[in-house]
Amino acid sequence: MTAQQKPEINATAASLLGFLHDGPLTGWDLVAQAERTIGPFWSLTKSQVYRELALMAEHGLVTPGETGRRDSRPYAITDAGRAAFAAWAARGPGEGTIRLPLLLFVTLGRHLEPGLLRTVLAEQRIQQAALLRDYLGMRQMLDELDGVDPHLLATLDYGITVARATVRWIDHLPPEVGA
Amino acid sequence: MTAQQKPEINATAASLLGFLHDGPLTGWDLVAQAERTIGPFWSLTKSQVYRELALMAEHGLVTPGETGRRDSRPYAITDAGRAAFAAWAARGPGEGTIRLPLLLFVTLGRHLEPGLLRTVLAEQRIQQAALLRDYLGMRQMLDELDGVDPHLLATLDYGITVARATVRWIDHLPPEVGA
DNA sequence: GCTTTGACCGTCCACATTGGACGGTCTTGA
DNA sequence: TCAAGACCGTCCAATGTGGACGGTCAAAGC
Repeated sequence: MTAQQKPEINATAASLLGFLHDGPLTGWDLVAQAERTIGPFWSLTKSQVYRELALMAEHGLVTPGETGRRDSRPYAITDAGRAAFAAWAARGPGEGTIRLPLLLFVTLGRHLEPGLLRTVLAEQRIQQAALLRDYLGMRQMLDELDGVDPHLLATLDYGITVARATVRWIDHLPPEVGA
Repeated sequence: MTAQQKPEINATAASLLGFLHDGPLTGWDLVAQAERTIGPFWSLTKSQVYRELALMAEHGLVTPGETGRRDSRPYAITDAGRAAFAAWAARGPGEGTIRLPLLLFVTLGRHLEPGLLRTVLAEQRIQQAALLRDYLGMRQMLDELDGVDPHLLATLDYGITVARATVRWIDHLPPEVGA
């Protein structure tokens, strides 16, 4: 028996396999699903999704179904796919990636035209507060529903926590920097 | 007079120009500088830095100095570079990018082997708490120094705020998800 | 009935970003 | 004197982003 190749899938592929556990989805659906559930904390772009789906199909981790309306092609997870997902999960989540131009602005504040940083921070405060309101509204709505996966609520709560922390951070900035 | 090309630099190039406002630096120095000042919130990798430096040199935004020890080549910002930086800053910070495998884990918790998510969260709690302690220690140290740029403290405070929020978030997770 | 709008669905490409392998130079201390 | 390790840069494969492009279908308005 030949040694079975374990393709060592990447996190993007793994996330797709994760979503496919609930049933076949098209690439388009997967993007939408990710957007709805983890939104800002795990971006999936079309290009990436279709590329990984094609690759995974080659490796037998997913199988394309029949083409439906508008060329839509649903992919279903296979047993090999489930195994690959479990293997990925067992390796644990790796380091994340964060790139916040806002923080870059703050750090380089010394070299910005006077007042610019102040303006930017004020705008950000508004944005973050609006985001927080959105999250809170969503939370309210989901609370009134039954059978909502607590994992989704936990993710949403992370968004709430961080948005709130960000607003507070801006509010407590010393006068030389912020207000 | 020919229309002067405004190269429309990207955020990575802009951050390099920002750091160069304080004087010439080598690519290596720039990576270290970014690591020290914005650390986790604005990653700069060697490949990216050397590539952008070469490009910016072509466009006259920076000028290489004389090669020193170990092939080190310091770059100095030019007037055109300062102008390009100011133009970038005037456009404001764009959207950030965040990709947190931990949140992916939480979101997909339903499909993980029982107990795995719990383990992962416990590990993360330890990590984040350690990170928080590091930040707090740094903050302490900087507070005892004179003439520390308040912008750097503000960035550090963001780290503290978020780390603290993350720890609290883990602590308040419902039993089905976390503890 | 006809058309227009816009949601749906995928392909493709240029560019940005990451991580690490590789090769070399100089300093320090065992 | 030599080994380890910090310093410095090049290069490449893999990954990720954003948007242009082209097509299909359903619904709403005329």
